[in-house]
Amino acid sequence: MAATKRSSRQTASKSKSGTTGQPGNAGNEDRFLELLVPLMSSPGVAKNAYRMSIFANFFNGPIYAVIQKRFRLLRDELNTLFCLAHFEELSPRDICLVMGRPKNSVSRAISRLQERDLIEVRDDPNDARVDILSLKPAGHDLYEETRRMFVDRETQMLSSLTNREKDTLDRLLTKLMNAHESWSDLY
Amino acid sequence: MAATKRSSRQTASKSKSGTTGQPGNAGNEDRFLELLVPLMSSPGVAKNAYRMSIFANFFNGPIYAVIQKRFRLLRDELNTLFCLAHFEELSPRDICLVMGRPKNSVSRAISRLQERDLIEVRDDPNDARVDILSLKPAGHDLYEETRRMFVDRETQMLSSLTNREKDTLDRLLTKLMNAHESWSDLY
DNA sequence: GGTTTCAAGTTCCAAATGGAACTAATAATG
DNA sequence: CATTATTAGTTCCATTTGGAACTTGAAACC
Repeated sequence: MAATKRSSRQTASKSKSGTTGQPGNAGNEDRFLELLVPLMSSPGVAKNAYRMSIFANFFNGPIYAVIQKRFRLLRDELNTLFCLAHFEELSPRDICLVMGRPKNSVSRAISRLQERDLIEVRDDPNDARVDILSLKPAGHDLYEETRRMFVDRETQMLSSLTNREKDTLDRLLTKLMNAHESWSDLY
Repeated sequence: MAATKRSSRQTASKSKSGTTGQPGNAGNEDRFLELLVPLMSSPGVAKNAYRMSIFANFFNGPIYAVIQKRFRLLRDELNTLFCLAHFEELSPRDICLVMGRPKNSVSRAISRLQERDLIEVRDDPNDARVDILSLKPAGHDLYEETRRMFVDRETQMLSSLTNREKDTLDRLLTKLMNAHESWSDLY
């Protein structure tokens, strides 16, 4: 069992020590696949869901970190701006629903956005329990600044796929989302 | 603009009030797509990455909640058990690398697993900085108990796809993971 | 071999997070 | 129409989280 580890470690350190001629963190990169491939080939593993999660982690994580530092916007604040940028008006609940986030987190995000005058909150005349949210111009501008980062990162992360494959992925995801009845409950 | 909201809200509440004959949260379900489809049809949106994130949220979120309550295991503790269940020995860094998680979070997870006697930690004889982690039998048992939950939820969430489509998804994800060089940096 | 650089893990601490209980308002029921 | 159940959103607070600084050990460089 020590042998298992030994050999894999040496593979990684060999490439790191320069054999491949690559700069930077080539060792990391080799190691990543060296670990992931066996993990995802094991029977009894939810490999598709796991890899989508890993993709999502690496997609969102670094962008959230940058946006948080540069614009002082947290995850749910960004989610909220995003939703509002595409609908004239939404309720907090709508945002929970579509993003799969807890309502207290969304509530807090809304307060902060409102404080910063990025969104407007008013009452639904038909139901006094419901808030109607809409973006203010400053919110639109801020969203537009962040939007590009996500698009660019997606382009980068999907760049290994052909256009045809991207379309296929799109189609599969559409199908999955259309069948959300069985999994999209608020939790 | 009030009209936009009005009509969509009414669609949701109509189905909720019984026209569809569905039980439970049929209103939510209609509303989910009603919101998501336009969001993902807008130009300039990272729709594939977003939908994978949404999928991952709804995949992981509810399971983490249950596992945290039932087994007192946090996200990174579970990640760590999962990795160790498939390799005899790994370092903390390996786990950070493959899961895309910060090293202090993984470090904390390891301490807690060790306290609970679920894993063993010893020194790498070749490098005193490095820890070598391995699962103890209790850790294996606990992992096995949680594994099934993930597999079941994946089965459920992918049930709308045909076997052929699942294979296609597998192939696309494999391709994406193989091209991780451009996005899997530790952050 | 002394000095500098880098890497693995840990600790510290301020901040984010989310479950649960709560308030207020509407809908359902008899 | 009074009572009960349900829903939207907020508040409370204990817990989780992760950036940054730190410690220790190993390479790299001269």
